[in-house]
Amino acid sequence: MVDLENTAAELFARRPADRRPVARRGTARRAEVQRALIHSDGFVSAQALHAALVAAGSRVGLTTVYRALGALVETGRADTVREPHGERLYRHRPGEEHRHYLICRTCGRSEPVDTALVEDWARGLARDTGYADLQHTLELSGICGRCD
Amino acid sequence: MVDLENTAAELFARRPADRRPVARRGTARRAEVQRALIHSDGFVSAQALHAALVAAGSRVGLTTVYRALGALVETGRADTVREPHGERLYRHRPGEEHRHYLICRTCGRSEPVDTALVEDWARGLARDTGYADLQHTLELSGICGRCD
DNA sequence: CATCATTTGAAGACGACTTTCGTTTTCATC
DNA sequence: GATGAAAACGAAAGTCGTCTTCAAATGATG
Repeated sequence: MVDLENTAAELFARRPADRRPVARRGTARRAEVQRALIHSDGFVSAQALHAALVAAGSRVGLTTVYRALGALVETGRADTVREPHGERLYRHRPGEEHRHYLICRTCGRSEPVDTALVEDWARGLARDTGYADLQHTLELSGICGRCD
Repeated sequence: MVDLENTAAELFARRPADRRPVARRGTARRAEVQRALIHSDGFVSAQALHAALVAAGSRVGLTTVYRALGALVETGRADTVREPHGERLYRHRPGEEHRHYLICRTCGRSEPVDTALVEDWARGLARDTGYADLQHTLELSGICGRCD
């Protein structure tokens, strides 16, 4: 009745072709954004971070906050997750490893979770299914003990 | 330096307060959308589904596609995931259980994955951390054997 | 110091999704 | 079959997060 065979395939192919290089220079602005990210505990949105910076007297632009956060994610110094609403949240990553977090839906606090078991399981899955370059994102949320 | 303590908390609190009841009546439009969803294999976006329907001669509106898909998700007859870009993708769910899928990044094909082990692990995590009402989303993607 | 490349930020574009609101359809009840 | 209230419909407009554009500012390099 409806031809849908090709549509699904296209979904993962399209990318805005953003060829602009990122963060070649270490600048005061970027440092400022990174410091703010480190200072904030739990995941924050770009907008919230920007609002906080402005409220604290900075004159950084929202654009720059987006670019700085993007650069941090690209270089592995920040993690990002999607809030159910679709918004992206950022969090500074001290270490280098691939991590997952458990986020409190009430207070926003987050704590890293030991996902070794899941990682193993995913590796086994890649073997079993014959899928190559298997990536996964795992998002956990609940109501933490203090908020419950 | 920056006051961020409260911002994160707000992120999960805001909801548009959409109290409108969903899908009380079986209508031709909803059936049409559901049929299209069933017919398409792999995950599709609301927009792609709408485009396909229109291309096939239907005069269904995008609004209705969104509402119909929302209703299907709410009643458990469809699964939804977020594409990295932020778009929501839908897929018809034959059974009733909570499922996860492994999606091919090239062709969009998806296959259900047995996540019993992960489910158990998540339950254990809820116990260990003291978090209540623990929810999780797991998104798996790779390059399937046929595309590799 | 002159030149050239990169970064910045304001404004506006963009895209997915939702709301609004007047019209149409459904369906339980006559 | 006819009636009518509740629910669904869809076009248009609105919302909201994010990205792009471009002129101006800033920093590096000759």
